[in-house]
Amino acid sequence: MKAKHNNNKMPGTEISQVVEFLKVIDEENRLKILWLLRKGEKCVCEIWPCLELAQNLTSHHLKILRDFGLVTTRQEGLNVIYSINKKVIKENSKLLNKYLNLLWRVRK
Amino acid sequence: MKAKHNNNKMPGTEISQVVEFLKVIDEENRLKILWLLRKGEKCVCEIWPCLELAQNLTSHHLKILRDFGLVTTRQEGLNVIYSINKKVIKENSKLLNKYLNLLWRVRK
DNA sequence: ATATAATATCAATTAAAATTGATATAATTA
DNA sequence: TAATTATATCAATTTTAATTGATATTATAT
Repeated sequence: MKAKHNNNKMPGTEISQVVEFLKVIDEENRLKILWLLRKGEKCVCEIWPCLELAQNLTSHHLKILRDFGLVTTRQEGLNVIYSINKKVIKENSKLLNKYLNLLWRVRK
Repeated sequence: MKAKHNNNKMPGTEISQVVEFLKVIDEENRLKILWLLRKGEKCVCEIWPCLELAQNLTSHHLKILRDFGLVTTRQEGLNVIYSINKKVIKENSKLLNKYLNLLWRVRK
């Protein structure tokens, strides 16, 4: 039988990483933006009317997502087009999920 | 072949639920508390020295966790003993994970 | 070169959450 | 009953994040 490796350590560094990610996604509008982008790229002018959010405020939230790497951008003429960065979302989601699973799956 | 049911809807209500959960767990000390409790119950007097957090502040964070149902308490003499509520953690984690998975697993 | 449209930035304000210090409550013991 | 211990609450302060309104930047078209 294969030895399980020790999943019980969750060193400070990893908790901090999880928290950083949580702080980026814990805002309803930012979650909605990610949700909007899940099927494909969208330019800002499509995003903000969808959210019923001011243009500049949408820019602000987009910046937070972008700074963390959850979305990427490219310019197309006047428009800036945002895409979801699945790799980064996947990595961080997996780390978060690993952590949460350890909370409820652990045997006494 | 079994028909997949439609997982692409993430109505507002569910997003709100996810956000509520995120807002509870997006704080480093609260995550650490959950981590401390994962192996079994602990009284407050064991928790706060572990976190190097003031007693009253620890109480404050415990209250937030408790109000959301992530932890439960029982009194034993002078001590109040906190336990993790695996059921609630599990349910909310699953909802969150479902949402995050849809972000990066979705095909264009 | 000027005007326009899309997006980003900035300073100021507001709102929400964390922290602190002091005090209250509740259970226990002397 | 009075003193002690563990925990919780409360008001005040500080910190952090969201929002607003105004303006700057950048790309394009006239």
